[in-house]
Amino acid sequence: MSSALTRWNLGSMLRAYVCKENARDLPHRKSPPCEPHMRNRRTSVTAFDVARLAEVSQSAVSRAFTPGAAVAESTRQKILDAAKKLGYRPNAIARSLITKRSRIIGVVVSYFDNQFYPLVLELLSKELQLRGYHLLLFCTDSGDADNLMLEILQYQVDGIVMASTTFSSPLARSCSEAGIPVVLFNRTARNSPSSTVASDNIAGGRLVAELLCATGHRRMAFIAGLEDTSTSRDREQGYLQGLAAHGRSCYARTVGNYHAEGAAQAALEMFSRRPAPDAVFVANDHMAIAVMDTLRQRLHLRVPEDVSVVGFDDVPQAAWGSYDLTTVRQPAHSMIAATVALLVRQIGDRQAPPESVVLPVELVMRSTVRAAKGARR
Amino acid sequence: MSSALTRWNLGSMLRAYVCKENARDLPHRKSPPCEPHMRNRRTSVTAFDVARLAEVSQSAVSRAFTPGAAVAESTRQKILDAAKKLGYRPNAIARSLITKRSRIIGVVVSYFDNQFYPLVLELLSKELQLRGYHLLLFCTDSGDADNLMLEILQYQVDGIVMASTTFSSPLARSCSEAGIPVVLFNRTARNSPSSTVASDNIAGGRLVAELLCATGHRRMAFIAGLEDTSTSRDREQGYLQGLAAHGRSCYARTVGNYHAEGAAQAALEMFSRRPAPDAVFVANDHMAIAVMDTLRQRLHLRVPEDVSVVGFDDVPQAAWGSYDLTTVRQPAHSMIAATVALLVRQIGDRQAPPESVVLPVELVMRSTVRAAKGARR
DNA sequence: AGCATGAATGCATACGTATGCACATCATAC
DNA sequence: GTATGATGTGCATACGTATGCATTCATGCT
Repeated sequence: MSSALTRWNLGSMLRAYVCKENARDLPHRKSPPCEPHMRNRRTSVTAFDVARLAEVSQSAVSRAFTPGAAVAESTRQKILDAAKKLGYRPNAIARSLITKRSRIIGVVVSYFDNQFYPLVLELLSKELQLRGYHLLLFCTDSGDADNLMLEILQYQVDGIVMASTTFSSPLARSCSEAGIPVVLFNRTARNSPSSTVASDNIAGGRLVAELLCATGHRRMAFIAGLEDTSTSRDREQGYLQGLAAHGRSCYARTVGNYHAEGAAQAALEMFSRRPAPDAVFVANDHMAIAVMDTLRQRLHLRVPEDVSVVGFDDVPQAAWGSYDLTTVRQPAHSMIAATVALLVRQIGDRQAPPESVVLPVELVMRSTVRAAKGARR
Repeated sequence: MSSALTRWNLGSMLRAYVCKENARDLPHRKSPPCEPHMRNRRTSVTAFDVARLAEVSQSAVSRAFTPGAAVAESTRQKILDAAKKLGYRPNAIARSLITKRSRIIGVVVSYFDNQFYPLVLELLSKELQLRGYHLLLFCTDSGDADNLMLEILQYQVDGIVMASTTFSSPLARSCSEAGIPVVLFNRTARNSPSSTVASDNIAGGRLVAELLCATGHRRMAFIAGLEDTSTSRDREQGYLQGLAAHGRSCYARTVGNYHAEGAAQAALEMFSRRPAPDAVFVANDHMAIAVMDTLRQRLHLRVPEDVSVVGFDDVPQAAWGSYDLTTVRQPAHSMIAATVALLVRQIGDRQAPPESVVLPVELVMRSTVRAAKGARR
């Protein structure tokens, strides 16, 4: 009989353990399989229970479930068998308390209307899962931002991804100061203590300008997203640069605030001007789609014959038959991969400096930009 | 001087506390504000630190942060001040360990292509947050289902929402057996030990049948989702019932498996038959949109002049100008409210029996069903 | 005055796991 | 045969909080 087992019969151990084990033994013995009141008993099988059955110590059980720990293969098997028999799974909460690693990543998003975010969330979830992390989700329409952050921090998350359009910077700073790695997703920020991951929005804007110039458009407009987001600003900046490089300037500009209704309104406003633009670059696909609907149905314009439309993101809907939107593709997969890689690195080494990753974009040619006229080019 | 404070000077306390406090004191005293290596020190301010500053015991601190606990308002303020000064926030992990309540709800979804799920997730997140719960997200394309469930259980979630089209039932059962409340979202299941929340899919199907009959359609078809989901089956069943009530039967049936490509294929297949259907009910909006695009662009049919289309869900895109899809609205808000209410009740009282909630649907008339011909009706 | 009552508070312990340390065992090399 | 690791194991403790219990004190009532 191993010393581990005798321990349960001796009287010389810590009182704590005695109490626990006694308390647990009684219901076990008394009530057979499944009386109704048993459901109240939060059925947690602990490492001690497994240890007793496998005739080893609790430490051994812990080690059997810790990859790379020192356990003989034979005992490991004995323990795993016992664990399976009892339906034991290590308690991640208790583990976190001691290791100070929760393996939870807090993710903040603001809205899902823009399909880019569900897409990102799905990829992020899978990527994190692959790396053994889990995703605690927070949705917010700004407002309670500070409060929210405190809630996140209470859960001792190992890291945070901010994929929210609003706030970000000030809050991100307070997190970084709390010593928790933060990645700002899909935005850039000067002097931020957090890492950022974004696509090359400026280059994307420039690509659009070049496309529109090359296809002989004359009155090129822009519909902005939220004015205080880096995405909208950068896309616009690149667009203006690109136009300037061809000796052109932006013919008209309105603001859609990254919302469908705002975009529809912005389109109406923009196209009340005469002569109307013959091309419009919209700061994201979500708005571009609303713009197309407005152009066609409210203004009875044809796309691309009367007006060309270009979006940004390449969300799934951009490829839908009714839109077939020419757009700039953000490399969602790479962006997520970079985000997780950054997080993991900073979690492993808190000295690691924040980093800003910018990933290349790609023009996706569909059918909302009219071909170059014979006359020009 | 309170006895709480003297405690730190006396030598008669548990060694554990002494060690902890000593270990923590040293770096505090030695290094001023912000040397780089300090970032390594996982800056967790504990209840003991606050207690010392406020000159009370750790218990008092705990109570100050526990609503409804017995603390004098004066000491509570003293503690909250000290806590703010130190930037203290209770450690939710440690709290969970002792209360056996993590206030975390595990949520399983399979895919976000169908915009109904992002929508649901957003509502669910907000509703849970309102009730003081948090959302641990798991995305899965079936496959690793069992493994996934084990991961969820490790985190001692207080409850689980399954909004995944695949698996569900068998896994849900194993959870219920583990004593954790489970709500199956958007599906029904006979003899399930879990609660379910769904809309009245059968009534919805019937409504569609009645609409199509009333508007004088003759060849009414159905495109199914995934064959093994209750949603698709129930919608079909209601539809058939409704048709039968008007002495009609289903003219054609294909399967789209709830995917856009599957739906497009199903439409092509269905409309190769002559005479072609003059109305098609598609098991959800996501597919209905793909069907509309296929009808219009591949088959050059007009909607609704040549063929009427009806969907199910009323996702945001159904209202987009290019589709303006007539559909059956699922009451997402009520469904979420019911889901959370069920969970909370079962968490509070584990004796509470599982319950099945079915919520009423509503026909949303838009423009993809042609009006009744003068001849009929 | 005397006693019962209730409110605040501190003490001790429990939650379930990981891990440093000491120890035991066993194989290898001398 | 002892010395030297290498390996496996158990013991004790720590993580940060919540809570039953005992204690103290102030208050109210008779």
